[in-house]
Amino acid sequence: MVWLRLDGAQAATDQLAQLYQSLGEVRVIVLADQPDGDEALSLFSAGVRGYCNAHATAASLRQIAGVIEAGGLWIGESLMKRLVVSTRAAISRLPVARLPLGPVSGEGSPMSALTKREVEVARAVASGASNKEVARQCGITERTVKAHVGSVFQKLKARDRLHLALMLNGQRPS
Amino acid sequence: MVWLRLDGAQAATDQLAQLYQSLGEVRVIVLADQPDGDEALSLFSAGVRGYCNAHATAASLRQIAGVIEAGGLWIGESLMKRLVVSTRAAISRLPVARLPLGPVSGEGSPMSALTKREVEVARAVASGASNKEVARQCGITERTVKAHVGSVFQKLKARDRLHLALMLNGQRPS
DNA sequence: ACCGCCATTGGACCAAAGGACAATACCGGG
DNA sequence: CCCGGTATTGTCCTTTGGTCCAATGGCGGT
Repeated sequence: MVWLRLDGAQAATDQLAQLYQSLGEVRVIVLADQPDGDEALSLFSAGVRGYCNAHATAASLRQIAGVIEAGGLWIGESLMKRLVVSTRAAISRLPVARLPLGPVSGEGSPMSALTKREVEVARAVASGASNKEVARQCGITERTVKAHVGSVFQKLKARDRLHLALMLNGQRPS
Repeated sequence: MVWLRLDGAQAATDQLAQLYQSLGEVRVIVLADQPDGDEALSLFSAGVRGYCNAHATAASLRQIAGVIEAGGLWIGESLMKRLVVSTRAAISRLPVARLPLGPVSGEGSPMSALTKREVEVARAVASGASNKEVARQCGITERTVKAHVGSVFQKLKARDRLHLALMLNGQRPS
């Protein structure tokens, strides 16, 4: 694991090339002050293994380090979306099987199934959109967005949009 | 990759044991409707490879699948914190070196360094705490929390607490 | 036809979040 | 000693976020 600081005056990719030359086999994770999709892309094609916000939590960094240690890449959610096209192939190559186990009796819980609209709204909110923005991109009133959001909160037992975001991103609010 | 539905009436661990018996070499990721740390722990000791919210984004799930494919575990931020004690050893075993590269000239950017207090507040906020809660757990006024939060927003160019959360968790808001 | 679920929207209302402008106090360095 | 950065708190005000009660229209199943 290497910690270094890029010289702002020189192209990052050049410095990386230089680094790879002098050190040979290294795995680089770039921590950016102001993450940018395009920068990330060029860095990845320059051989970088991970790219995330410079202010990420220690826990996040450990997690990232773990992933890269295991031979993976860490690209973050948004960039992930931009890369889906090129990676979908690799992902869909995974063998998938479905095993219904038991009569799906359990169910029990408080019926947490979200409707299509609710899922749509929930995802938007979880990615940082305001009610107004969600309203615009869904072509509905902000009032209606609130209705859906509220219903999502109930079903998922989230107390506010931030907790919802944490949940939908594979984490759990404290 | 296996998709199945646990029978609510039977202990999850029992069903897992059964599953492992019938399928042998499988990697299980549990998607919980209401994630719970203790449940997660018992599931992990039962051999589960991943544990996250059942409503996680498709992108998140792909990411998780990737990590597990690479031989890793996916435990999520909060549980991670609970496990730090037991995993710290493994993590600190990673070789670490520091290479100052260049005269740290760049710097340039708009001075993004957060103060200790700001980091403390930012982390709390990013984990889902309200201003009031942060105030309580820091022993300061809610007003002061707002001051710090505001300053963090400026330095990190986050437009609101949700975006801040997304940033601090290794992602990037859309 | 009636019922339940979904999507939609309205209005009112209250709490939380953020921004604007400003003040006080501590601390370390030139 | 004065200056700058940090920490703290204040008030005022605007914008968002969330909840409650209520209503309308569509759709599929009994």
